[in-house]
Amino acid sequence: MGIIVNMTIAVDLVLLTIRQSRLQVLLIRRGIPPYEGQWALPGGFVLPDEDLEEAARRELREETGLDPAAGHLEQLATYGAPGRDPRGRVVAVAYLALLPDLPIPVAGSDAAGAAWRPCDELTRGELAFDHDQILADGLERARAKLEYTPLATAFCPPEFTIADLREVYERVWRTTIDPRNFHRKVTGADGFVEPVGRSVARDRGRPAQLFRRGPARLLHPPLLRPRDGDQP
Amino acid sequence: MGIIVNMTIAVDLVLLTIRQSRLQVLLIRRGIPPYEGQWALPGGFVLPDEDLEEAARRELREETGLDPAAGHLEQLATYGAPGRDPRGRVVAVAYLALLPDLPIPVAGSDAAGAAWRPCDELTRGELAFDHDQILADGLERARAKLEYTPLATAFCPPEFTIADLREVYERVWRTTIDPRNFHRKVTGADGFVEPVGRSVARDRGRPAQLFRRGPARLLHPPLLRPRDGDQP
DNA sequence: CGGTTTATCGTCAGCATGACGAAATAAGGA
DNA sequence: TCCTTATTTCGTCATGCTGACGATAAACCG
Repeated sequence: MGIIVNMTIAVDLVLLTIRQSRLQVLLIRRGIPPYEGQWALPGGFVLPDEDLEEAARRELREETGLDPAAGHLEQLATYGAPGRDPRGRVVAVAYLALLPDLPIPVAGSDAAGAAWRPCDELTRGELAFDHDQILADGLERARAKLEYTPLATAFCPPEFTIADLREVYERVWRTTIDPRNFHRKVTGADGFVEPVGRSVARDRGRPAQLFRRGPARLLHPPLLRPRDGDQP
Repeated sequence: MGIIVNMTIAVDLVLLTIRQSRLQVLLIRRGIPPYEGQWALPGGFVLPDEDLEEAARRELREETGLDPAAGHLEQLATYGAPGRDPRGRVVAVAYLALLPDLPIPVAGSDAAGAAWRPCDELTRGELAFDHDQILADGLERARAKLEYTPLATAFCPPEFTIADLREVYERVWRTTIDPRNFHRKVTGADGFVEPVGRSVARDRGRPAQLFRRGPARLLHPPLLRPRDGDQP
């Protein structure tokens, strides 16, 4: 009953963005053992007087040079299986960030290298530690949150078109969405997006209206992703 | 960069059940400082070779004598603000459990006393540590999960009536639900409940069919709780 | 200018929802 | 026994949301 054990606390980050029309995750190549040379999620240890989210924001800045205010950051889950880190008992609090595709000075300080990798190109077992599982949990969280929150706008710059937003949904959900129905639902949902008033011309086609994110924190009604197979 | 700090890891439990037609949470009265004499969520420290969920299940057994298999247990969130525990840096991984109203031998081993308390009778600031916030987060998680998962059945015994299930929704959501529409939705949702084939007579009224939980893990379509006020 | 591409608006049938009527089936009391 | 009450369960109906898809608008390219 009186046993009190000290463990090491780390934060690991699942940083997602849409780049080149694909959902990508920021990975670093480990420069030191264990798992030297393998890809891993960025992360680091929590400082003595640091809150957990504060540590996550600091790591985000250190790894990407990006202000977390630009996107969205939330706690994902905590992983503490006894054998998950060969160096000892390390409990990792994972955070999930959804970021716009900004020119990020990706240059890991203590990492051999950092790179955006398309999520669907990663094979199971490719990541260090239990980071495969953490990434899978982060992806599922992101897919679910796009249904009933307006967080898809976190992937977009401050001003965006409905087509930009639709691409976010299509890439994260790995589906195609009817542009007309999507336009109707997004502009009809209270507080999801607000028209800026200006338009912007793209490569081809009719120019699109610009929008910014609205004040809503919950989508009503939600945008439900298509479910294919159901219960067995 | 090389600073590695050891911290203490605890699990805290938000144990919810429906008793006497009210949503109640299991609390313990602290027998030792800090917060001596105040109510707190049950919890304890993680053992050296123990997984986090394993620790949560062990604490659940120790505090309630209940087999966690009867209900539902899931990780809620992790709380690690530097000042949250006056004894030092303690990071708490909170778990949420939804339990049926069983005759529980509530007798905390190391606690001065344990009791089920109606959630709506607790005033802010009544709980020790940051347990007010943890409880609030647990309640919100439970309310949200009832919408799009069949987890309401975790509050029920293995065989239950549609009215039993409806009371779960009404107590957790603090609303009233039309019995006819609820019956239609629940029996219409794929894999939510399965008829047992028998009926049971209650105090008054027509006897009700018995059901058991179905194989579905997600509700389609979801049961959306009524939203009153929207965006400010 | 016609062809292509994309944005935006409409239409329509189908499904889910909320509000509510009504029948079925029990217990309890006059 | 018969009536009242309570509760379950089935139906009805108007409304709103959804998916499928037609049609128009507004840019570009040659």
